[in-house]
Amino acid sequence: MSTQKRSPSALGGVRSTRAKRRRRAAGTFNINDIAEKAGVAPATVSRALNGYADIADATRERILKLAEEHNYRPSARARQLARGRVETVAFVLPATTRHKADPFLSDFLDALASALSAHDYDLLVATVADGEPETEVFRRLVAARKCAGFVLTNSRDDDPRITLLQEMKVPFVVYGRANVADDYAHLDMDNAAGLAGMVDHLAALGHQRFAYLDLSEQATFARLRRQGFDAGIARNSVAQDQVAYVSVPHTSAGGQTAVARLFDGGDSHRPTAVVCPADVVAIGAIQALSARGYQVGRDVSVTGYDGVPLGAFTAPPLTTMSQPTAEIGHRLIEILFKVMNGADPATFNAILKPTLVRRESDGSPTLVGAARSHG
Amino acid sequence: MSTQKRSPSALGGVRSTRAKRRRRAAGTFNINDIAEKAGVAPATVSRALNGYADIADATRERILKLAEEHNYRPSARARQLARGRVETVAFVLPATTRHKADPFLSDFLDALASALSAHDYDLLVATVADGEPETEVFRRLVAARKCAGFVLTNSRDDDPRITLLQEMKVPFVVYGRANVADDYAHLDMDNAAGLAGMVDHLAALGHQRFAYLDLSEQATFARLRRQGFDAGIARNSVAQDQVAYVSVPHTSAGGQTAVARLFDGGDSHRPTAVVCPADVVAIGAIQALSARGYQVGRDVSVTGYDGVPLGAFTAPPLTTMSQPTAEIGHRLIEILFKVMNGADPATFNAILKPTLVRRESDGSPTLVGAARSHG
DNA sequence: AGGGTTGTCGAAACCGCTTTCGCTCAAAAG
DNA sequence: CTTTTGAGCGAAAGCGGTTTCGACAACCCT
Repeated sequence: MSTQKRSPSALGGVRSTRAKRRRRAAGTFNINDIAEKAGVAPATVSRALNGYADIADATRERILKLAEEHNYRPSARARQLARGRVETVAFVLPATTRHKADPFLSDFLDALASALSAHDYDLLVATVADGEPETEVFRRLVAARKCAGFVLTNSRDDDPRITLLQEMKVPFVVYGRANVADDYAHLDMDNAAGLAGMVDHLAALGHQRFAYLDLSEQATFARLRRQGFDAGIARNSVAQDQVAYVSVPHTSAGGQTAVARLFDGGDSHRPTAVVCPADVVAIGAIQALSARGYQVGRDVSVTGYDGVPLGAFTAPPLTTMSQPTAEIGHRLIEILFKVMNGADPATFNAILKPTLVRRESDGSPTLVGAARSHG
Repeated sequence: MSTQKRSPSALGGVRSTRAKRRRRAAGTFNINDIAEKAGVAPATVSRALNGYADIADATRERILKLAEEHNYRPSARARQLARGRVETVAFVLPATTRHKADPFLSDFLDALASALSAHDYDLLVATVADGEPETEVFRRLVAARKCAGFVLTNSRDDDPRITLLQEMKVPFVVYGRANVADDYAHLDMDNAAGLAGMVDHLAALGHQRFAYLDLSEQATFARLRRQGFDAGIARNSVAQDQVAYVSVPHTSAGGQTAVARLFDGGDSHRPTAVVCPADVVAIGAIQALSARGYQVGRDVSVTGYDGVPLGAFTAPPLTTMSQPTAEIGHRLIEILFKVMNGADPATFNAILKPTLVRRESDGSPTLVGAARSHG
């Protein structure tokens, strides 16, 4: 029933006369061609190209020149097969961010790919098919030996990908922390410090009434940012009843509805600073506030987190915490290589501090009450 | 001088007693293991897994079950080597967009990867190293037989990548058109129709005084958009002296400086519609206009092009032409497969029409002159 | 019963490369 | 002048698969 191909013997009497010939790739040279032209054995070409010492200088140069002339490079597939290695690292586009137009991805992938290519490794990008469990992709890639390691982002609490990869004993490195034990290699931004720092900044400006647009997302970073915010509130001695929390989805619309909830009710206790744990949310908040006649940065302060490029071009430009995307990518790969070389993953847990990018969406709250320019 | 490795014989008298043993990957199964467990020859396993008809149903099922149990899949590298194929397509991150935070990339790559995986192909993402000529990357990838084809974006007039790939006879498909002869497979948005359509839209709203922020970029799409704009102006019988052209870089800052040039001079002949051939530029323009007290969408109309996600969250939200990123990705791959299977590249030249996404940055110009709400 | 089919499978060659091992021969040593 | 040595290279065995081809039963038909 499931038989699809017939062995050629059943295809009729096409008995070709040319006996042994096999297919050979057309335009490209292989090691035998080079060897023949150089008048040496293939093994010699291989060793010459790989820098073995037992090749006479004259021979080596002849071979190198020939390879150069014909733009010859050993087939990556054949080489890796022979060496029993797989010089590829995979990045599976997180299913959760699908159709979310991640503006960091381009820089991030650029960084991953360039860091990898410094080691002569390649970057494989895969996706999760609709309806397929995310872990299946990892299973497939590993079983077909398509990669030697993985880079993960968007780690969640109790991330099944982490469990699976540990169980399969495949090297990987995570950007961000999941909630499980710290026994895997990871690199993270100090989300908590970032948000606490933002509160410091706003408190120094004089703010005493805050709103925090808590991400309803089930992600570790969301929890940590919230914790950082709380810590900032505490260490700046802001009264607890001066802080409003609104839970929002991780979208611009989230920022807008939060503003509606916070500012459309009674006038009392409106926050002077709206702290958003994500730029997209902040952008929505700014828009909703502007629409209500507030001049953001003067009447109300709004801050973001992430440093998305377009934050520089909102009106007003967004004050935020930014993360060095390219550096993160490079460091992840460095860590991954150490793990692939046998280092204990649990020893890698670097934390990078984000930096405050002050633009114009924040300011001193002294003018509050002078709001509503028109509308 | 360049000798780095010594052949082990020179390493001293470590003469190991275990004679023939070679390295074998540790945890994973190979076809021989499965064959052994099934009590058949490796060739039988291979044919069973590949759906050949000359395998007894009982045998096939036994093998399939075993493979399933051990999560066995043939090594992609070995298989492709044996078959003489390379089931990988490469996408080289365009050096020109580096650090530009392309928000479309995530959806685009997602589409490419998922379309490819439907054919059991992989997506390889590479970058151009600093200072390296872009074509070198393609040369390398081809020479090392790391991919069977390429997807190109950001095509430029007289694109050297296209010339090179044609010359090397490597299949590829281009998103966008370059200026050279149409003898390669490509897919493009109808940039001209898009901009002409935008002019139609604005003219229908009543606009008669236009500004066009022409992209100073040397890209084909920039030229085509300009042409489309001109065509729209002509077919809507707008007087030529009612149209101002400003050449700007493809950035938000470009939009801002253009507005300064257009609106900071004498009051006469200010445009009622500012047509931008890119959303980023439009966003800069909106910001500059807002800063000058104009209410965009009422006092002045601003339109973009591209459909960047954040355009929905500017203040006001941006009216633009949007392109179906995911569909583009899928169709590119379909075309590429046809080309890889021998179809004539020149026969592929599909054009997709963009669709108008009307938001709030445009409107009827009736209120012009009532501008400057404050400032 | 004998010869021709079929249906199943295994042996072997090969894909393009790496690496071990041992051979050869000239130079150095005795 | 022999022996040792070591530099330089080739033969061959793999890596993990695929595919051709032929072998060998078991079946079918006179």
